[in-house]
Amino acid sequence: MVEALASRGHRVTPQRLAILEVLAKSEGHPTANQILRRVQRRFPMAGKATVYNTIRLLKDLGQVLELEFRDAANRYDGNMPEPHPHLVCTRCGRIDEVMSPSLHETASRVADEVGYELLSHRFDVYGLCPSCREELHRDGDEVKGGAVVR
Amino acid sequence: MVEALASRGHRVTPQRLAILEVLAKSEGHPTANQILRRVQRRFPMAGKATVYNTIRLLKDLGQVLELEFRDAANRYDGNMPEPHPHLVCTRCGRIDEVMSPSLHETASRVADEVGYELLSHRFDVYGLCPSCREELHRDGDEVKGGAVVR
DNA sequence: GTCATTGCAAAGCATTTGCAAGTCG
DNA sequence: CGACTTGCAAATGCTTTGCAATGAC
Repeated sequence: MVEALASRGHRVTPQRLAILEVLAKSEGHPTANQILRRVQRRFPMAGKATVYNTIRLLKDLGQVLELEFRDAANRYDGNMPEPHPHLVCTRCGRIDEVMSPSLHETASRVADEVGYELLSHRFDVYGLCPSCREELHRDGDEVKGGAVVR
Repeated sequence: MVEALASRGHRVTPQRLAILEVLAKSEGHPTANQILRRVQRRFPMAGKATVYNTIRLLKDLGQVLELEFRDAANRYDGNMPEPHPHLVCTRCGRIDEVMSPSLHETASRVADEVGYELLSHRFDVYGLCPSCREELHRDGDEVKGGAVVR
């Protein structure tokens, strides 16, 4: 990742290094704010613009996958930059992921069908994660039919 | 659609009727603003809050599919409320769609795999629509490698 | 007549931008 | 040194919210 920056003539500043580390070590899919807070543990003066700048840079270099959400902060994945299915819990916001070698092929087929030149794709599955399912069952039945997808 | 409203005790106001019509007649996938402007052709005083309120209502009733975008306005589909693949042109914003009976099944399988209870899903393919492909080819070669997915 | 709905304006929020000060190469 | 980066603050743009006035049932 550092190489991807340096080899294209981008400076490797301490702040950028910190951001790279957070992205590389994150198990989940951190938001820009979460990244900022972790970076600030080492660089208390770090500003959000720097985080956003660096993320955009990495995105453009294909080193980071961005998951956009309108009503929540975007989430970033630095471990699997190639598009893959994500499971998003509509109750707690947790995000899981799965492999799917055939997804790209499917996207490619869909694009061909309508004459598009494929650039990227995204497959999100919204639902209740295992923990939330359990909680809802424990809390009673009146909730059962009320789940709302937003 | 009108039934879906009335039968659940929601009032059928003239403004709502106008919004329903726009959604039902739209070929493409209008934004909230486009809906507002068309509604204002008949109700010049209509406010955006009304459009957003009505859209949310229809969304919750399962009559409208919402496509969220962070860096662009959300788009709405009143003709095929069931999730289906969308093709989004990264250059001009045009949106096309295709059928895919197997998509729901795929989502279901992915959800099961990780223990999620499936609620909804979304499959977007980003690329260059036929018109934009042609334009780019006409304009010369220097653009070829420069397409950026945002 | 009531209460959901409307329309206007103001608020919210993640992200972007402007710009002076700082620093990597 | 010079150009790229940083960090702060202000701006953006879509969507939501507050609230008095209105009108559907």
